[in-house]
Amino acid sequence: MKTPFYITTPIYYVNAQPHLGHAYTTIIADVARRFHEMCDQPTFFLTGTDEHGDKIVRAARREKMSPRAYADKVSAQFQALWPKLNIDLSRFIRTTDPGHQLVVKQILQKIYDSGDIYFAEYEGLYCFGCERFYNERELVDGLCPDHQTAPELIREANYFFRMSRYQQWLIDHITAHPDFIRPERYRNEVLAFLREPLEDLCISRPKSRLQWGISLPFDDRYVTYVWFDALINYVSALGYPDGEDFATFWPQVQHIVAKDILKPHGIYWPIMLKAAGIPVYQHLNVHGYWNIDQSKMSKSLGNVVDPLHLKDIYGLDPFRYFLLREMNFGLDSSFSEEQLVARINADLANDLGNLFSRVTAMAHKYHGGRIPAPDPAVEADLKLSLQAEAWKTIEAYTAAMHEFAFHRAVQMVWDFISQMNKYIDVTQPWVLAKDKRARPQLDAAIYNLLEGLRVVSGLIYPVMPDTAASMQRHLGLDPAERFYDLEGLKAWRGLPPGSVLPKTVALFPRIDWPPKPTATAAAADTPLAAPAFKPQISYEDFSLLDLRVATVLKAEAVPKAKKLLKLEIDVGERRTIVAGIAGSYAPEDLIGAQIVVVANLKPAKLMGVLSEGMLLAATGEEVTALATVTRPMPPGTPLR
RNA sequence: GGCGAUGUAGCUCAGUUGGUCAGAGCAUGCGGCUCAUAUCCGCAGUGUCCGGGGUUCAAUUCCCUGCAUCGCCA
Repeated sequence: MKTPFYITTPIYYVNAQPHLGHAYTTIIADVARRFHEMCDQPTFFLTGTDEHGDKIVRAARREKMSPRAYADKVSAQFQALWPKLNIDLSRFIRTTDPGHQLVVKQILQKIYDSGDIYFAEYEGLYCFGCERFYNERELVDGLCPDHQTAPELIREANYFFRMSRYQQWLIDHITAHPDFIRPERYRNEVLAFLREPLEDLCISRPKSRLQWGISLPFDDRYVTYVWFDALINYVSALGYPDGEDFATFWPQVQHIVAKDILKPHGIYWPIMLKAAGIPVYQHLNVHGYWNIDQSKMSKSLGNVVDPLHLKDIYGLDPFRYFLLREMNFGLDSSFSEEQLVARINADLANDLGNLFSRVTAMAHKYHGGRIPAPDPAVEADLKLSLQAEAWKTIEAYTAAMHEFAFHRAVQMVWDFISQMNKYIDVTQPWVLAKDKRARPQLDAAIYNLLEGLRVVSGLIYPVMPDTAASMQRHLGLDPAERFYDLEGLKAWRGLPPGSVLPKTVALFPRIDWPPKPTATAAAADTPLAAPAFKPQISYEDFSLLDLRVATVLKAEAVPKAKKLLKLEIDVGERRTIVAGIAGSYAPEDLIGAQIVVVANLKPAKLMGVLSEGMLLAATGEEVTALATVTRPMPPGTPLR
């Protein structure tokens, strides 16, 4: 059996909804898994959710839910997303799974027994509002920055993991295995960090402060905190210590993380494994961040532009292609709709899609829709074979994929696509088709192009599985036949001459950019009914508005008017304004409220009452909500 | 505040150990083809390789420093 391949994403913390970053990490894991499937290796692909901790307790409280119910809700959102991104998981783990909790306890006990966990007391400045310790630098004038209260000096005892004992071992391991952490920049970062003495890691919280966690097996008064709970999912998911999957897939494991959690995965986790007597992982693959360029996103989806929604507009495969092609693995990249469309048009529609279209169209036109049989002698004499180029492409692609250099792997495929476009230009099949004596040349040219497309269809499978299958069908093959198998792709002349090609298709339609308003509104198919955005204005335009905080002094209904209230306000001076908010606010509820008004709007009479300004409010279908400020401000304070 | 990373053509970025390394794609301009989703092919540019020092016969590439951006930690 070939070497197994086990790939993980971090388990995502359920204090936030899934976003582009989560999607990217999980998509590249899916791509890596599919690639190793091409290599005929057994694969296991794990992702999941991290659900314990005080942040979850607080988020749950805000939504008036139990931590469990809250975690269930957000975890379900993650689980629901992956199939929509064509992500093919082996297992979705949750840190609240009983099996996981058991393994966490087993490993904690094992390390405790071997003496690498100890109990210690310390004191620090604690804010009861935030439920956390602060150090003096974080305080503002000695006060908690959130609560403006003085933190209290309290003593607390906790359990600590003796990481320092393994510092030198880790340095040696990283030095001996140069690609243990990759790309290299992150390896260097970890080594730089390890030049300083490693502090022991606090791994518990007393239950007086936090109950939403896994109890320590050796002290029931505590729960374990963050890293022992979270990182252990990578082994618990396989059924450590005796599970069959653990025996098969560990330690053939590669982790994928974003750069923000380099330290826990590059330092804590290998040391935890070492201390627990478990072999360490093969590679830690670290990627960068997506910076979202709001200015280059169309506003067709309303005011919130969620990159994940773009897959519904432009298609999942193009979306996956863009993420893989655009980000240089390890570095930050920028994301915008404009760039996405540019990639789709240039790479997918013009290069690949048009190549596929022109080749299959010629096969129909010149060969009646049947795959021609090339004469090997003619092929060799006139150097018409694309086999060498295909072979080089597969080699370079494979090497890049093994290194997690996805952008380079994809580029290799597109280099080959470009070679095929040139090949058509040079061989000029439309000229050959006019000359009966050139028939063998034409057969060889079209066959080689079709065969090249077969290779391309296999190579794009990890990134664009649906498109790959579609190309296969249109080459007259059955996608169910593991067409992406790497050995099969290397074997030239995989297409049987004489077989029938289905009607040709346009794989990727070109996209108009910027979008035509009517077209996008229909395509967006979005429940958000926010009105279209107004044209851009300059800051100077904006500064013409005189927006002020005002306090409501008196409020009463305007006689005979259903919606109008007459307000006496203080905007630094006393004024009267009229507002159409009677449907949503009772006059008595507004007394003392702070609102935002346009103070330099030309006065107007409404139902006979002079209004000297206008208040700001969000006007919905049913209700209206007043704009206000989040803390009391003196009346007349300008807004900008 | 400490540690680290990044800063190269209008845009997005390649540049493995210092000496044809000043590049690619997109965008722009011009030319060619017609099989193809007005697609493809060819040609043409533009750059204080972030600023300032230093090492060297020679630095985008090494060292120091400043600025900007990002991440981690505090």
